[in-house]
Amino acid sequence: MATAYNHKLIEGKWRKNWEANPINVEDGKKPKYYCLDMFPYPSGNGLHVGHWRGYVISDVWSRYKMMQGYYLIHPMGWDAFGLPAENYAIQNGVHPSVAVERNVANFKRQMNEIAAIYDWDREVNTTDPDYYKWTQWIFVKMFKEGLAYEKEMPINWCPSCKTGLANEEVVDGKCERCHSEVTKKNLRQWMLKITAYAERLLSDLDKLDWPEKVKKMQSDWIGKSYGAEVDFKVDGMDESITVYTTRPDTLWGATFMVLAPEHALAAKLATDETREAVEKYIFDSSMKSNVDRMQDKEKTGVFTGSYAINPLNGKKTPIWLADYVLADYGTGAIMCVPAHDDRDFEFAKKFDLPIIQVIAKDGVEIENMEEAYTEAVGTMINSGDWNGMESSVLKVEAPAMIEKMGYGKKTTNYKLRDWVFSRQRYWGEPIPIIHCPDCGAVAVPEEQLPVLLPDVEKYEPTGTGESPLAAIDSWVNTTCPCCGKPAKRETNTMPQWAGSSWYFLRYVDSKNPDELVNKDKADKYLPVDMYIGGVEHAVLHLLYARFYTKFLNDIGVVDFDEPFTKLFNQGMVCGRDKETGAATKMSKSLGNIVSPDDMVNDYGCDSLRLYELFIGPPELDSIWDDRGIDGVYRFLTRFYTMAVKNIENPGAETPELIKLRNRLVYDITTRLESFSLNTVVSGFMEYNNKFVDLTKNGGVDRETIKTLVQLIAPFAPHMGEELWEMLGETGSVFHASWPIFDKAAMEDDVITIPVQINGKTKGTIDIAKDAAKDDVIAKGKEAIADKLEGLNIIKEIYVPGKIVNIVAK
RNA sequence: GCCGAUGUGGCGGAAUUGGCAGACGCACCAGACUCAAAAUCUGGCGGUGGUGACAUCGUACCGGUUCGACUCCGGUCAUCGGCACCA
Repeated sequence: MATAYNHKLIEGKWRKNWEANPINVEDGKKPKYYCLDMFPYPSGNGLHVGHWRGYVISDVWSRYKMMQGYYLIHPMGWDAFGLPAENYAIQNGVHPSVAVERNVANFKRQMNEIAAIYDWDREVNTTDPDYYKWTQWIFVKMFKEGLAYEKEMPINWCPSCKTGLANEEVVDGKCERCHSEVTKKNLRQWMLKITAYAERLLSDLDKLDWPEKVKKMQSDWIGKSYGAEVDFKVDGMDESITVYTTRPDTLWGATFMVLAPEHALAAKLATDETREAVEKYIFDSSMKSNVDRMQDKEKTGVFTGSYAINPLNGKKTPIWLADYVLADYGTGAIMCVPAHDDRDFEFAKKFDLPIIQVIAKDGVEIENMEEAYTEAVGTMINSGDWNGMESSVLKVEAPAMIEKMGYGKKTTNYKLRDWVFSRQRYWGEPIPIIHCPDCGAVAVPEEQLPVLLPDVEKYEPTGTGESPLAAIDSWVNTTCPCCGKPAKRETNTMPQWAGSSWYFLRYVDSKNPDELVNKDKADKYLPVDMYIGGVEHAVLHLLYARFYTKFLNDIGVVDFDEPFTKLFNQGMVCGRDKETGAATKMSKSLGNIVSPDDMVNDYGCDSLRLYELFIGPPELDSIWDDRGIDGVYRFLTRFYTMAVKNIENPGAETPELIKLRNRLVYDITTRLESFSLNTVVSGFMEYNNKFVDLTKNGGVDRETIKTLVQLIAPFAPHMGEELWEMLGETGSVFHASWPIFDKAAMEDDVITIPVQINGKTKGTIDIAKDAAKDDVIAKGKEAIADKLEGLNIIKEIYVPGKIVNIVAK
């Protein structure tokens, strides 16, 4: 006799069963499917319902793929280096690994509640020396290829905490922790030459099945532009200044030039009269943080006293310094065309510099210009030989023309900068470099990796801008691998992004002591077919991972150059602000974090899984509402009761049921394929209502129930297995193949269509699906005859199988 | 400022991509069962008018295309996200 749905009993039973008989096993014949979750930072707060959402989505997809006959790679691991564990260590004096270990245990416990098919044999942890050995190995390879280099450069510096800060740690120009004003400090940094891959990172976006939004963010970040470098001679000096411009068509309109204060010639251009002001400006700029520089919208600048000569017309133009010109983009110098550039216009207005229009908008020169005309559309004027040309054409042709004239060259530029790769922190991978007074920076030999992160007494930054590692003499002092003389270890550590830039490779061979990944395994299991995670990593992590993969491809470690074939970004689950009721990110400080633990206990894993999907379209943000889960719980209860009744007492397989079954498979499959997971759940509910009705009127046949159980299994796996067993089927439901549908079997012979007058529905008619147009229209008119009375029929429309519309007055 | 997304009942959201707007669910209301409550089941549930089968308005706003528009086009507003002096 059927018992009521008891989620605890059913879920407990199948959890044990899966443990004893794993369902995802490789048989050497099945093709692989690699479905990856972005691995989490194991924070002390544990998982909340927002994390669950992404993991449920990926598990549903994984189980679906499994039922389609794939061997699954569906691993999980820990991105465990990072500041929270370090700060915890500073406050409590315990090693960060202690907090990590505890948090990982809690995460694992919570993840087991999801019932996702994670293969824990593949587990990785970025803080494990066996793992970061290879993070360091990649760095050594990059160093040897010239892609990792040292550079003295200004970074954000907090004078109170006496430490360097990452950009993310600077909020409104102030230190996130102590709120003092952040300045700049020159520090030696390790850099990765990601710019060497700019073009490939940009053009290969085309071959990715990723959300357009993410591709656009990456392409904007890389920021390729086309233009020309133009050489201007400095009047009366044996120097020339090269500027970069994307608008060489406006070259005749250049009325001044501006250099970044950091430009190599900046001080040299000063005359006796201007020297004091110029030096002061350069000094002041150096004291300003990047943040201040970006926030000061009001333009500042100083005239150097020197002039540059426009190569096209020989005109002398004054050279200024201004911090709105960036030193590290293009050549650090620009030609200024105030008539056709907003910033130059503003600068010219402020310092009373001449404005010459060279593009006539609609063929007419603008009188009393109040803002720059920035579009490259119009006829060239005041431009010598170029007069009369179309700006849009000239813009494209000018770079080559200028190059031909010998005044410069055609070129492209990228906004992408090299990656500042060193951190003055403890809890990260030591950079495997040894500094020798004679040999310079030398890589630690590969056979000596990993360079272990040593224990320290204090985790705090030292105050000199060095990491706490610098205080351990016994660790720092070593010998040069090249010449054997005394040398010192690099004490900077890597950023958190290092370990996460390649972890997806390690999963397929996570315990290999000799190689980053075995070549055969890489060929067999990689790349990742589906990558699921939040959109917050759209640029940084995903760009770094692509860069690493391309590099590892270049040195022959892997055979592919893009790591993630398909990407899906799930929306964030928001909580409500307790006072305003507005949707906000779930956070500890707002006290609106919803933990899944109680929900699993009260409603069960299957209910929570369904609710996570039902809450809204998976790609959009949604607001968590505890009450809604009652609805899916009621559905599962009704579904279970309905299924059990029909298993015990099946109905006959009627034509109606065959039709319904085929439609069910069609609806669920197409919705699942298009990732419309919220409508999959509502679809199950809708069909279930029909089946509940049918159960009271003759019952549902066994084949239909069986199909239903297979379909629901990826979503509610415990329920799926339980009913599968009740059906008397052997083995796991996940080894049964995904049901298929027959489109012909779905169609009705008689269909109901609306009849409209002037586009407004006035009634419906039942017609044969292949009925002739005239018959349908006649029948339609008959059905609404009373409403057509007194009207003149102008036109009669029948869209086969869809609608009848009578146009009448 | 630039780029992108979104805007549908009290709420979360559907709409086969131009064809019956509001599926499915939450909340709410009424009824059944119960001594009673919970659970469960049945029915109702966009606004306005009418006792009523019905009429009429309605998908942020204004306009357009179409026999027909939540859907397409032009413009406006609001909310959210990304970039932000990249020459």
